[in-house]
Amino acid sequence: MLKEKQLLKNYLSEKNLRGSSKRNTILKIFLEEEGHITAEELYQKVSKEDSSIGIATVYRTLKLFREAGLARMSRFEKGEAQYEHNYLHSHHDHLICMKCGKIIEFKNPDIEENQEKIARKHKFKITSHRLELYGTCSKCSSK
Amino acid sequence: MLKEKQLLKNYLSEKNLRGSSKRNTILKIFLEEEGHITAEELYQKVSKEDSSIGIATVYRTLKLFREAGLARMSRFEKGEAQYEHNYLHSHHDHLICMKCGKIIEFKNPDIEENQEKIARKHKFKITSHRLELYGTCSKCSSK
DNA sequence: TTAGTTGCAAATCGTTTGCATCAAG
DNA sequence: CTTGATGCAAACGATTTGCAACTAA
Repeated sequence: MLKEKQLLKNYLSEKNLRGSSKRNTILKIFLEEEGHITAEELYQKVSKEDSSIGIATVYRTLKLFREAGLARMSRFEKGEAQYEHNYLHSHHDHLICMKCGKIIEFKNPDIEENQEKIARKHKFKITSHRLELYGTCSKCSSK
Repeated sequence: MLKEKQLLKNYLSEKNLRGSSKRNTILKIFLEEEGHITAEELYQKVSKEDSSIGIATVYRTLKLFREAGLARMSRFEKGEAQYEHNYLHSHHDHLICMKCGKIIEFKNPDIEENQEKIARKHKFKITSHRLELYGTCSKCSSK
């Protein structure tokens, strides 16, 4: 079974919650997503598969996914939250083009190491982080 | 004249906008703030000095400050935006305690250098960035 | 005198919630 | 059966906006 399905199942039984076909549909479509998706966008895609699913359920389900540890939420400059999962897709940071909105993902172990150093210095225990670099991508800067 | 006042003045004349005593009041109180402040919090403080200033003006003025380059906006996990200025207080990153909400600021040139490296690799032109480390501070982890 | 500025309230946008109904176990 | 899951619409909190009155230049 997919690790994410297992995570969800575990969380549900731990909290004495129930599974449902709607949750399965939302999970399936969420995992198909490569990058970031907003609740609204996910709702649109989910609707095509099962039009009886309301947006409130999408929000409630994304919250559940986060609690179960299979989704992460971030907010960039804009107001709405963006969600992403870890399936085939572990932690990374973001380069964000302010002109076209393109998001490039990257990893950098050197930066992570420096973060640890800083945390030690401030006696801080890091559980997560986010690093976002804003600017213009190659396409947009050549225009 | 304070650099920030100059920045604002320049921006106003460049865009053919006007100054006003309300804008001056808001700027003065905003610059007295050491760290981050929300629009609502700023509005509360501003009201004490001039109760005729409405919250819409605070929002409009913060937007103006950002455009003029003297304020920055971020959103942490929560929904509302936080504003900060550069007066006595240039760029830095944040350590955020998830338990008590404490925010510690830090700088790290090594990380900045690595960011440049990443940008070059992706042919990206960085204009700004944000790095936030989430976790628990020393006080909260010893509780 | 001519725009830009402002307060107020209404509108908006993303998100959450109360409630009655439905369905999983 | 019992209790959690869900749709719907109303409620919400942060932010924006239309409009008429106000004010800087």
